[in-house]
Amino acid sequence: MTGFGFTVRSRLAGRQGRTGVITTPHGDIETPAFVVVGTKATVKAVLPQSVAELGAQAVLANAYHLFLQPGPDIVDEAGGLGAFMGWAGPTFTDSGGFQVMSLGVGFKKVLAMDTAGLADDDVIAAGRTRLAKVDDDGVTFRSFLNGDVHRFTPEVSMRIQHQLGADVIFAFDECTTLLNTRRYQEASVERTHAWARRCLAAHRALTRERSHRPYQALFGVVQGAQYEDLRRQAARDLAALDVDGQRFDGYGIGGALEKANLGTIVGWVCEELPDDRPRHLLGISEPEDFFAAVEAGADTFDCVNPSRVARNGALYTRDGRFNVVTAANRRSYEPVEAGCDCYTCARYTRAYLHHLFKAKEMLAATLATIHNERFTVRLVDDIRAAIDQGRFDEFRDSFLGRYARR
RNA sequence: GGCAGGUUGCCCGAGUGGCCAAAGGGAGCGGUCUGUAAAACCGUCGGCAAUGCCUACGUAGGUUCGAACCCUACACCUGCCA
Repeated sequence: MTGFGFTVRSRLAGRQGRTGVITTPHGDIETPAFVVVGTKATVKAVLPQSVAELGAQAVLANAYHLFLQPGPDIVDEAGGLGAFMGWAGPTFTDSGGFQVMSLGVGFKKVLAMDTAGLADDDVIAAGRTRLAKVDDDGVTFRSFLNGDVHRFTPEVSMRIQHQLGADVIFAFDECTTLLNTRRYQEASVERTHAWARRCLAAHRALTRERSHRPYQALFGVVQGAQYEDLRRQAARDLAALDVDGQRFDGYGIGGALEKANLGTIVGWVCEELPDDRPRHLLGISEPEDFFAAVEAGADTFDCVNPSRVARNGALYTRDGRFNVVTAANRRSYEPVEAGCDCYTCARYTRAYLHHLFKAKEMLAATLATIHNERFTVRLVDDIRAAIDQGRFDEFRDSFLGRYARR
């Protein structure tokens, strides 16, 4: 009895999309679902109670960030991530694999969702301080907090994530970018696969060692950038991976995704992955991306975008995204989004949010984040309902038609 | 009343003869953000018929080829002494 499982409820005719339920020791997740990001064991600016009220089914934190601060031992002693942060529902942790890129070669637009300007790997890091350096055995990080040097390997990431105690944890992978060369992507996929095997082995041992703790599901991460052969091979290899009977409970799809081909890429991967395990698309949340990815077989998502953008004054509505900080909203005495059922829209006007942002009041971030997360969670909830009711295409067309109109 | 310092663009604040429509901040205006190094970052920021012209560094006048910068007077502000 693992306490973790996944069952498919309904399917999208002729395609790989489906709805279902993920079962975890801390509750169920109806899929497709958007998992709200709380990197440092907090959804920035928002109370856990509000996160629950806006409909979030799960929260995702980050192993690297929590390793640096406050340290996994403290989270462990506190009873695990959920107990520590006051979140009763399911939790996820990312492995630190994204930081291999964001603290290494990463720079603005590195996830660039188009292939324009493919560069050489050496060019990518030019002019930027690298805080992470990859080799075949692991990654050497320099802390952005105090400069301390830390070493992450698949085994280290697994141990940290076990101490953090999230219900779903991810294999330590190397996140690459569209700017890496094909040759680099090939080597990286191989490396990520070798790490996946080590993660499974470490996870197996840790699961036994810590059998008194709730079961943690391990997801392997499929890389391969924009290349069909690499993505399919990576997915196939992870699906087949078995270390002494230990297999992945689910799969993550990560790394460089061309926006225009996002659905296609997710489709390649999902065709190769086992149908009976959940698939999590890492770091994606734009409306058009949800539709494309769900249709192609993705079950869960997480993304910093709704909250980050909210803190910077941009709000999502069915009619597109807009910046409340703009002068046009100064006297706009209407809700952020007419008809929205979130806490913010039920009580406040655009003019008030505009004022809070202009005055640099903390409440601005709180109210804006609540709205954007609600918008995002509800959109995926609506997609799920549409699939269950057999009207996915209709819903997609009407939603995107209106969203992109402005 | 005496002595000293000060007055710069919406605000604060550099600049003490030409490279100054004037550093830097802030405000304003616009934009960006996809497994969070982000309550961050980028652009713009006197006017116009605009490879130039006009207006502008308290006010008025002067020196100079040339002044925000030097001189004179006046106005106001600040500190110290009476």
